[in-house]
Amino acid sequence: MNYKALAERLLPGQYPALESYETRYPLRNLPEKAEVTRLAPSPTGFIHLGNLFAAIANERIAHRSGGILYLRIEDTDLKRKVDGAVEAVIKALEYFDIRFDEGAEIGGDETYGPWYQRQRAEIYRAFVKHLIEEGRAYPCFCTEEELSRLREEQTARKEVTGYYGKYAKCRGLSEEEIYQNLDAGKPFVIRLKSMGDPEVKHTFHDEIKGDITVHENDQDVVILKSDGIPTYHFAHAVDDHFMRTTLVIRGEEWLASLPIHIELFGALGFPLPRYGHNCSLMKQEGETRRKLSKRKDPELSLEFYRKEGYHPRAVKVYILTLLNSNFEEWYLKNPEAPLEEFKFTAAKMSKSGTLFDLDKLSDISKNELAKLSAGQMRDFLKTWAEEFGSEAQKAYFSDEEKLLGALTLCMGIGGKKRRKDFTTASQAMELLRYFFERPAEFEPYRVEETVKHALLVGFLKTYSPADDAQTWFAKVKEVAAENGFAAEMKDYKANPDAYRGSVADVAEVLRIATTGKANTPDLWTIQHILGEAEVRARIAAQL
RNA sequence: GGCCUUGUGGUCAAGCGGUUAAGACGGCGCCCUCUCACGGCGCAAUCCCGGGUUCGAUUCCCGGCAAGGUCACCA
Repeated sequence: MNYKALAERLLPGQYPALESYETRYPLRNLPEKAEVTRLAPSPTGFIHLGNLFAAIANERIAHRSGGILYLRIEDTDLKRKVDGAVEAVIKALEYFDIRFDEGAEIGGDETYGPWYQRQRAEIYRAFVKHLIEEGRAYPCFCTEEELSRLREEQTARKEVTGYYGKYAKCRGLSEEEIYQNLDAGKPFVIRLKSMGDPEVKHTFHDEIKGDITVHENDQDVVILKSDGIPTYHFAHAVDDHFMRTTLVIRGEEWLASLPIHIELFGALGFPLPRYGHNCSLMKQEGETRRKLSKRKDPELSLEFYRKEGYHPRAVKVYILTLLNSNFEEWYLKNPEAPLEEFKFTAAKMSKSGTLFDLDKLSDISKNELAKLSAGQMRDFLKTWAEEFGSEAQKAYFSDEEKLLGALTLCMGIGGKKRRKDFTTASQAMELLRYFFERPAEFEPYRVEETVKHALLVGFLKTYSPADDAQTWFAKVKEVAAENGFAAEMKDYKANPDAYRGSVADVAEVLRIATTGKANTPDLWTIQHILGEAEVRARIAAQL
């Protein structure tokens, strides 16, 4: 068969010499151990936690080694394209402090671009043509129906499905048959003529999983689709070679196609990059666990975390603890250190599927939020409120002094008793509510109406905004005693039957009356921030 | 179903021939306390199963089993 002529017929035209690509995309001039890694999403615009996983791993490995992280867009499938997706990806990752050195919409060094695969059609075709000329690729005219029938037959016979060996019908087409099909105008794809033997096993070193066994590929996979665009597999080989990727960190769903990629790199004469296949995030569902899915699990969307108001650092810390098993220990010892100082390694990445644990994330969030100063907290909340808060919440930020006071108090900022009972911006805003809005709902008073009335009246009678905390509390005790409550906790505990309750119960009544809530930080301080008029008004309203 | 990967408390996990089998989250209890919270102390809970190898296996080997992934002109 005249492969040269066939190649010309299939992909007519003059393509640059193959070697010219090697000079056009020269080896990168980087320090010896520098890694070049990439993120290669399809432009659906939806980035989820799984993407963030891979993104953080790739980013850490590249930047810790003094290398490059780039963004490539895998837009070979038109169905996946969504407008503005690339910008959305960049923005979402930026929120977590992940910055690309080069790539789509990034700017920087353009040497290795373009970064949209659709714009790289010429390179792919040049190499496909080359493979045809060498007899390593051939046209296939099988229709979708034929292919799915083949699959059904193979399944019925319990054979391995796919286009391979004796089932690779078009592989055996004669020169004459090929040209007949071509003359008839039949659409075709280009398939790799596989030389592998699936019986032959090799051990392959995966940077994350360690040594694994892979079988040789024998599938005549499609490398160029009928629209002239390559499949993922082929684009991966060409792009990662010419973009000079050194380490491919990707999800373990790709492990199964590793044999294909190994053969493709070999056929093209490219050295193989190193690979690390990371496990996926799972979710418990009944008895079993499954991969998190973007349709069913809102917590998979990065947008979920922004909207709830999780601090980006918290999400990042959580992912880092899942990603590198020794990170948590390091972080416990170095709570203030920049995350960049942690020695992230692919080898320490988890090998098995990890269950996503919202409780753990919450715990980390609490601790991260507890590290913020009052000013940082204000900025964080303000940014959140501007996008997701109610109008009333946005108004909290107009009275700077009161806000800082309320914040400092109800979060215990600066004190040794810092509160950690809120995990997100939206919860933090809730904590602030009674400072700025009169309570609309009241938790139930646990005393009789007449008792409540007496207590509130008693309090109002002695209340003076000039009192310091001790005086204030002494007065509360007096009111308690006057109404049959134990002024001292010890007395109450020693003889509970002698009293209606303790001073704690009295404090609760006052607390509910002024804030609507049974549980708040120090009541005296709250009243102090609210001011006399407001305190009196709120309590009077409860009489 | 074939192939690949993975199996240590409820979760994330350290350990990888001899350990009282770390730690964190969660749960429970106690202390502190005007409530909540914070903090402190403590408790319960784990080596998938069966065979080997070995003086000794969570650790090594074999075989099961289970879970996950994958078998497209999608990535």
